[in-house]
Amino acid sequence: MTHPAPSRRHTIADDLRSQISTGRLKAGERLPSEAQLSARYKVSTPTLRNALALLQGEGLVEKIHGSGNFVRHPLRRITYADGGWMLEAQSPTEEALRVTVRTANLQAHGHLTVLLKVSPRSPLTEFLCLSHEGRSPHSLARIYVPRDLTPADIPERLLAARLAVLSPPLAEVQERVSARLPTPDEATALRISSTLAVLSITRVATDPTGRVVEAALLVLPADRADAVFTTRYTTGAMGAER
Amino acid sequence: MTHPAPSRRHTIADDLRSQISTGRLKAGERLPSEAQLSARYKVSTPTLRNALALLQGEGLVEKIHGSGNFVRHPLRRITYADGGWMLEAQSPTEEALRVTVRTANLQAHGHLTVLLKVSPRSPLTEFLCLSHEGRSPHSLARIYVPRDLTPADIPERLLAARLAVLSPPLAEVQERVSARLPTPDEATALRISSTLAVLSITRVATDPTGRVVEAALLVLPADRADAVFTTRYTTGAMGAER
DNA sequence: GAGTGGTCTAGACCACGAG
DNA sequence: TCGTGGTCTAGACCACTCA
Repeated sequence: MTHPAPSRRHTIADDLRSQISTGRLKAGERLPSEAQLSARYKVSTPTLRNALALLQGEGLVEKIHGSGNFVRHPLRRITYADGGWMLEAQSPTEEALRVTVRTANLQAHGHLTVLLKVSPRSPLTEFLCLSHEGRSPHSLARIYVPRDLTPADIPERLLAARLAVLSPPLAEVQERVSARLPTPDEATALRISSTLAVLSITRVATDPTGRVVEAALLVLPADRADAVFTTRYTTGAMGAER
Repeated sequence: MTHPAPSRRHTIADDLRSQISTGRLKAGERLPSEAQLSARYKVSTPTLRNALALLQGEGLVEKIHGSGNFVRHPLRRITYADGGWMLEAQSPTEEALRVTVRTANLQAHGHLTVLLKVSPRSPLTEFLCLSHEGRSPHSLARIYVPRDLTPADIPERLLAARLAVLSPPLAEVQERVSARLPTPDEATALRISSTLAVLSITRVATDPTGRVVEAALLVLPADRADAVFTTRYTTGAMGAER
């Protein structure tokens, strides 16, 4: 056992964590101020803040500058599956996903030219989608479509059920998943700490002619998100469909 | 622009980052000690360490306790695709993936009973795989198979080419991807900081009778890993294969 | 044992949020 | 304005690595 050292911050984090899980601290409740906590645990401010940082990383606590540390509401996990969202164990009081879409026209550049396999400066439409579940931000999506494929109006329920199911039949969808720290913009948009990782999904859809009809850059807070991919093998031994 | 504040640690991190990207600091090279750096930048130790923490999070710097901070070798990205590993842009001096496998017998409990859909205490075989690329740890896998399905000897190249392709034809493979902080054990095994997120992939394979024949828990350092999933739509409009 | 990073202290001062 | 968190300082002491 290489237990590196039950450092003080871990001891404190463990204590607070158990207070949260046993309900002594309830969801939405404000913790005592950092000054009070550091007094109670007899540690210095930085140490106490490190303890809280651990809990933030686990998604148990949300810091709000100027007003305090709060116990987060039990996180309904987001599941990204097969191109759409699912909310886990939908509660009876199912809160709708509000989606804000901002549309913009721009020209392909940099990364986008590669993803969409278009030449630089070719016209694209960007859909910038921010979805909320109740009050809390939920996910962020930037969807790029070649201008000439852009329907006159799809917006609104782009994310609601399933992402941008576009006109031409699709031949292939590739999803690349990685984890990284959010950019400052993403962190503020999703209201997460910039030290909490995000799941980043890059989704590229190709039509039967090989043309890329859509590239979507999705960002989900790591503490709330899963992505699920299912492969079914239909034909005989080992005949993979993907 | 909501530039929160070009705090000192960011200024320092920016400076070091540019020294790395311009080659003034070369891969593998040791940085000056933290004491020297904090003197050079005229900041206190914690501040300097915070700056280094940023670079660690970006995978640019590796700390080794007791010996220093090192510029990481340009990270060959690991791609997990369709149940196997791929190394990106294999260099001519392709370093083999060494895989260490440790086999153990145990009884199902907790999470495993759910994943494998077996009853508690039913016998399982565990393969604990740690793969290295050259000297540096690369990925960690825990693979669980019902005892009666365990081949007498598969080990060794379990991960090498493709994960555990087992005897019975598979009907379905489900992969659940999420990001989280590593457990202390994982952090030391992968030699990453415990503040650097990992991609966690849970892979469940089912045979045509609906029996779960394998559950694999994979852990990959987020700064080096991607997971790619491709869906091909073979039949007419929208007929998804997954 | 010399040198390195790891953790912590006990403050100071600034920036934000709400009344 | 006042209380909150955000950042930083200038040390101290411990733990690890390597010669």
